[in-house]
Amino acid sequence: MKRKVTLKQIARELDVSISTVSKALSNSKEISEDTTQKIQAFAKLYNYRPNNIALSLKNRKTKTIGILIPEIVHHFFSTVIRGIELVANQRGYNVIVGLSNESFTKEIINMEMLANGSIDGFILSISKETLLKQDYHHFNATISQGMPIVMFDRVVSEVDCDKVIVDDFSGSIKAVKKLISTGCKHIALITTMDYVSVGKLRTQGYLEALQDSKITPDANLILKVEDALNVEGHLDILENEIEQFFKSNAKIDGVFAVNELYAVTAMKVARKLGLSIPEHIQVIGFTDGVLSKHATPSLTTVSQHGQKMGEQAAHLLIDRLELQDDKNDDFMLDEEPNEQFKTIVIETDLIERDSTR
Amino acid sequence: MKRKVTLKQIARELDVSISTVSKALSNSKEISEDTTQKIQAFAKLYNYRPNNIALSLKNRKTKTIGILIPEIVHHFFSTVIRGIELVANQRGYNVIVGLSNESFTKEIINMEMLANGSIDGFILSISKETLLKQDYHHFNATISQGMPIVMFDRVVSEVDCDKVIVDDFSGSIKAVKKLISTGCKHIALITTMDYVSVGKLRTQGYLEALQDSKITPDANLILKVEDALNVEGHLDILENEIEQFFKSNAKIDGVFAVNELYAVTAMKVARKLGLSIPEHIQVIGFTDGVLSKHATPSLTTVSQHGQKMGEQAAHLLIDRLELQDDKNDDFMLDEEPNEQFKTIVIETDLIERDSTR
DNA sequence: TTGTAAGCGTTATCAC
DNA sequence: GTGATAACGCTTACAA
Repeated sequence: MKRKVTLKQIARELDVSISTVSKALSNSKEISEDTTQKIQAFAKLYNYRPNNIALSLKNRKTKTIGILIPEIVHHFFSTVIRGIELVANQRGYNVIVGLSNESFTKEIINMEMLANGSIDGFILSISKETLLKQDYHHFNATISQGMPIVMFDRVVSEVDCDKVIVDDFSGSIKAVKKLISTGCKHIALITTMDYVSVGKLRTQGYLEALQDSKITPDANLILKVEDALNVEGHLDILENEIEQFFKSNAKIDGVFAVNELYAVTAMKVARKLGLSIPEHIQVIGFTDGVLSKHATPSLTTVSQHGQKMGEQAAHLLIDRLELQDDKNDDFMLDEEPNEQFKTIVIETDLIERDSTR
Repeated sequence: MKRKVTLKQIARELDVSISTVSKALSNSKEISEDTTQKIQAFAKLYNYRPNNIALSLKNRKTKTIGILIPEIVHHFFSTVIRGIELVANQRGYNVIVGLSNESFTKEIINMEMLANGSIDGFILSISKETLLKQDYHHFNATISQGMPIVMFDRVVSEVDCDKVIVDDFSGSIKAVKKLISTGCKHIALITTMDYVSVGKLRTQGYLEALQDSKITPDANLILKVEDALNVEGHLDILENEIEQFFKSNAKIDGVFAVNELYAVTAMKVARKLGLSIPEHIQVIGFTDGVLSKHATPSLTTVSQHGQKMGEQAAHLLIDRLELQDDKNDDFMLDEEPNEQFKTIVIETDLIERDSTR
């Protein structure tokens, strides 16, 4: 087992100074052709690679991005990570992942763990508990320490930073209008509680689309599901809730669900009740994941383009990081005049499959 | 924007030496009650946190684990990550993620990027291309540099390290025996090409189960799919292949597929051909993911317990890392006598749902 | 009880 | 051309 070789060792071995080695390896023209050759050969032979940690300490930057998401076993989030990782690597960055598991406390712990030098900036999506508490001090604290944050999907206006969001509002409008145009008269909405920002926006889109088409929204046609994904048997609960909902609203002929799972479950329940899709009921979901593609019938969905969101978020963050560098090279005003934070909106697409006509 | 405060700054501010501050903060009894109080109060006020990078450099360990997987948008792998992250955090470690995207080159690049000081050890699953090339020098090189590796799921005997695998062989036996016991006479196998180790093992399990029950395997009943997941339209190709397969083997009354996707697709094709499940054909898949749970009918599967695999892998790696520490404290033999590498086998469970009788 | 100094692996500045 | 030195932030013998 040969330990990693360092400049020091090379220097000792070749009987030159550490700085000579360092310079030779970076092809400095200060060093003679001869020694450079010798040193580079030796370094290659022993497979020398500069130690990242030492570089990070020296440069006060780690070239790594911290990702903090509520959950990883989730098609959308893993898609976003893929996007982030892709451009991060392209631009010479690594990616370190923390999971909040939808918990406020774990979110804070994770942020503190990473903010102490391990990373240069965050890309994150807020946990549900945090959204519910509406306590965002940890984000603002991190930012005011000079660590940039880019938020995606679950964002919040109380924090001033770059953001990447999906156009939930108009995505929902597209979906509902599709249902209307194919003849649905009584369109139900299956959504989450309001504190999840995206749920709220998708609900608003639903309402807007109805009103646009002169259809009066009916509160009975809206089912707000209290999601408790971690609870054992939540699936059965969801199924029962939707079944009751369908039974007490026999006229429903279209369903717009704010996520895949709700949509697929709605189809399952409908089938159980002897209603066929798309003949009796048409269904559209939000989020284009594995379920949508492979459900029976395959599900028409609003695609969120998670990978693209991740890519954009990574570019946003890295751009800001490298911009910071430039500023430090020049003179550094203590008062930042007016920081311009961007919000990128990713357009959604309606992917038509077999659950609609 | 207040920059992160360092020991140096505290020292200057309080007019003591850096080491006094360091000791006071670690509650060393060398320092007087008084100064300790003063320093701790100040540190708290300015929210001092030691810089991870500096610590890493000093301790020559980063307390972070590198995960290297072929793909993240994949239920099984994200489940494993969740397990790793869980115990890593419990034991004070962070997790950095690299994606090989099933590519040999990206696997190597990623390993080199991380092995230069950024992490203390790897947990990884081998990319398909690497498996195909059978070139494992990068793993062995990393290990011989003193960086431990734990492999999971896609492992290989050519590399000497800790491993966590699923009992593919007996999992498959369970599945096929279930089919036999519920009356299937002509059980088909849908599998991958042999170079993917798990595909091979699952195939062997299938054969074993048949022979155990005195059924002569029929080569015509085995479909080896060349997976090209990245190719546009691979789904249609898969569907066609399976359709042809079914058409030319009309007597098939049971299907064992080595993954979810193949199983679900088989069900889809069967339905298309007017065969009902489980009446005409029973289906069992491997890997218990989202698809299995929500398919119609819901799919009977062999559960891989990805999260558990992740947890075990993390324990294995961290145990070894901390064991290394102890050895360094004592005297250090250059010749490790006979390193004992463990292979943990995770048992599978057959989860019975509606695609079998 | 407190401070000095070395060291972790690098790079950059400045002398020689 | 080459080398000594300081610095990044921290811990820890060892002095004082």
